[in-house]
Amino acid sequence: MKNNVAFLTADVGRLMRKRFDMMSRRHGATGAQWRTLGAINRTPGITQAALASWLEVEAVTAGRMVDRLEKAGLVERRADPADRRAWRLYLAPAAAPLLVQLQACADTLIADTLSGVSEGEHDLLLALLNRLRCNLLDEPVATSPETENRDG
Amino acid sequence: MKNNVAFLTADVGRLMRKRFDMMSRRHGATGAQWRTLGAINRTPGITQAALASWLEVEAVTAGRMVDRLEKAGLVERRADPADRRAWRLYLAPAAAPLLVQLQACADTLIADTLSGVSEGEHDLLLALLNRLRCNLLDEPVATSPETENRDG
DNA sequence: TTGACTTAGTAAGCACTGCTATTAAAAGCA
DNA sequence: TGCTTTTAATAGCAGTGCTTACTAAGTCAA
Repeated sequence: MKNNVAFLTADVGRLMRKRFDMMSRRHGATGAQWRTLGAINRTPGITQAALASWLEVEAVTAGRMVDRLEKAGLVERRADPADRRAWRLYLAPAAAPLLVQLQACADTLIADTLSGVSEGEHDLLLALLNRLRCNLLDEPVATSPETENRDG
Repeated sequence: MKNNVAFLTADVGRLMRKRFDMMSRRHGATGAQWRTLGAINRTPGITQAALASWLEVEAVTAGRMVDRLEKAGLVERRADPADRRAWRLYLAPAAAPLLVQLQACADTLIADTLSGVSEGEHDLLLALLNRLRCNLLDEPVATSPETENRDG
């Protein structure tokens, strides 16, 4: 019952989220928020639709995440001069130091989680999870886990 | 950014949940509900606290899940004769056929997700995820992925 | 017996995610 | 130009999960 890949991935994902949120709470941000900030940091001026695509969530989800981040003063929405439907997203100044702190939380979390797992096992785990992810997205499997070619 | 174990497990877990819910919607149940029904089916008369422990979620989460399942006519709460604080949980008759249908959904989902993954890789993946789960729960690593010794 | 502690469960509120439906605007086509 | 389709974003509703705070009840020691 417990040992199928669906329950195990859901469990590990949930437990990592819980632990990250516990660690990062004093910084006032969650794991999903960190990930969103990272995506905007990576591509300043990204639209919500492209952000949703990069995060692989629905547009509604991305939009509401931006709502919360904007309310927290971490993200700015600026009108797109060429498309009056769209927003362009930029990090607010307060986001930069936060990103550094959250990265430290993430490093600690991942180290704790991977305790007792060899480097080879870690690589294999990432490769397998990446293949599952591609299967679920109906995408061709990326050639290596390091591949990062989805610019929204 | 995308290829760390935290994001990948969260993604795979979320995508599996989404796909399961899509498949099982016509049966009127979700993945988490199926898991809960399975736990009650496995241990009829379980209390909510034990259920939460077995599902490895908080008592609040388990309680609200039982709320929904009771409202849907799938689970019965019966008073515990020995402890007036506690409820004993039992499956309602309507749950039995549902469990069969949801198992079929899960089988399809897992087969789709593991497409292109060998049996050996699958076993390794389960073992690694199980180790990560134990790390996150601060538990000793179970001796094998088949271990199932948590009876709440 | 009484008081302190623990345990079972609920209530309120928030974060994240999804679905469906809707609005506004861009894009494509005749 | 005008019509249809597509796209960007939002609104409302619901499921899952957590924290904090609370009530009720069981347990255990003085």
